[in-house]
Amino acid sequence: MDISFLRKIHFFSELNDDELKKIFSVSSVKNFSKGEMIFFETEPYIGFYIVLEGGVKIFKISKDGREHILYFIYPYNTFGEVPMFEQYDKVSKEEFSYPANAMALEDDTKLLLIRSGTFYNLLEKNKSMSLKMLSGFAKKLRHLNKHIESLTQDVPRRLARYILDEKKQKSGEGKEYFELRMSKHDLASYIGTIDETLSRALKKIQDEDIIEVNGKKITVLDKQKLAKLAE
Amino acid sequence: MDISFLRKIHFFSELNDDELKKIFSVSSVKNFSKGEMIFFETEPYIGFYIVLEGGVKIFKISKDGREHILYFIYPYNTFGEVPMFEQYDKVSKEEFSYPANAMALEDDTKLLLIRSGTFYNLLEKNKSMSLKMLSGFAKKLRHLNKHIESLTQDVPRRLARYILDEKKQKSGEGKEYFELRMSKHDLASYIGTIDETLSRALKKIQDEDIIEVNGKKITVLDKQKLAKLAE
DNA sequence: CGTAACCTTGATTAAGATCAATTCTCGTGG
DNA sequence: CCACGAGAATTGATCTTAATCAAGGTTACG
Repeated sequence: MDISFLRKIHFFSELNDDELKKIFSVSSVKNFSKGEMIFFETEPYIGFYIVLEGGVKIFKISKDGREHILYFIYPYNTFGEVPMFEQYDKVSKEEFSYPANAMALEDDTKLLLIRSGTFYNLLEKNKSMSLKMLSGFAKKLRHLNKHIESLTQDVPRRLARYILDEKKQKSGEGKEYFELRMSKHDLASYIGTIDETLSRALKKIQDEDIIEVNGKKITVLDKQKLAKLAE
Repeated sequence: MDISFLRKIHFFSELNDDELKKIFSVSSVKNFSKGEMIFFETEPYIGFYIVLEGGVKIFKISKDGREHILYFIYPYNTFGEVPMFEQYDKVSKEEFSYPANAMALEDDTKLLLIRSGTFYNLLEKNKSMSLKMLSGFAKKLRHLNKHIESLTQDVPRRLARYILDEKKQKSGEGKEYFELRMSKHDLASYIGTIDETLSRALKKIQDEDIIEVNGKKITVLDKQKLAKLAE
């Protein structure tokens, strides 16, 4: 079996075939269907996941039952790594748990589970791997910083930022439009608002001929104006 | 000179005397007065800082001139490490810059500057250090996650959370009160609101006999109620 | 083609930002 | 030691944004 796809995962990129085989042999591939829970907050920690296909949302539920999405994770990215490293320097072997909930966004979402124990050994042996992980964490930190900054802006601005970011990521594919990878409900939750407000915000910037919305398809008509709106 | 205080810095804790000396010899101690800028966003990256005395705020300025505080940093904690690791796996040697602004909060704020070049060598040699750094990043990530979650709550709730967190950190000192380490303006900016709203929120929970405010001194009168307010 | 999930629209309400004064605090110089 | 003045904090009145409540409309899929 060809497992070289594992090299698409950032911090495995420099491992040799034997090391990849070893990782693959101790990790497990799991399939999830749309809406299926991968783990719950407070559930005991067993390891972190890598998305191979599909998508995942990471979210919290506040006591009044509201959902707040922290991240969307797509292929070759990881989630649930934080407790693994918090654990590392703890003297006491207290139980660690997942800090948030994770749910599959699509049918046939395929994940690789890397169990904590097996991963520590790898880290010990591959100096480059911890640097790669550091770089991954740095990216997440930068992303969260942006997100926090964004949450103090008003909704149309937050939305404009999101669209610009998505557009940037999908650019180079020669397309003038992109498809939302999640439901509008999930997008609303991610930008920190509710369905109705998102709907109105989308309508507003559509009425100003800045974007065109067609179901999940969003076409940017005027990038200048959009950038100005996002500031 | 005794430089064993460096071991209070989390990821230096397991280094031996020689290694500490080496770090100290290549890093520089800098003093800042209240309000003085340490670096500006977009300024070229030279390395990261460790707070030895005093305090620092990390913030962004939005185009309308509003300030948004992302973190407060106090002794033995680091800031500005993110670009160092983003750089690490970049092939092109493009210029890196600080992702936000940093300002000293107090007079005689003392910082240790660790330049990127010198630090890479250390990382190469000390496997344990990158694990420690990973653990530090993990803590920051968890902190930011909480902060994001918090920003979708209303102001009294955000404030209650902040006070509980501060109280927790200062507990064990036998005190029933604690002192705000920053101006109310900075606190307002940190919890994502403005001075007036913070003032009213403080008054509100004071009127409910949950806390007592006296300048920068905050006494928690009813921890139960406060926790309930924070959820 | 029917039903549930998803999305949009309208009317109303509530939270917090804005604008405009005061009041408080504290360091400095007379 | 007191008076002044600047920055910090508070208070009140008003306005804006977005959440809430309540229907409808659309879409996808069995």
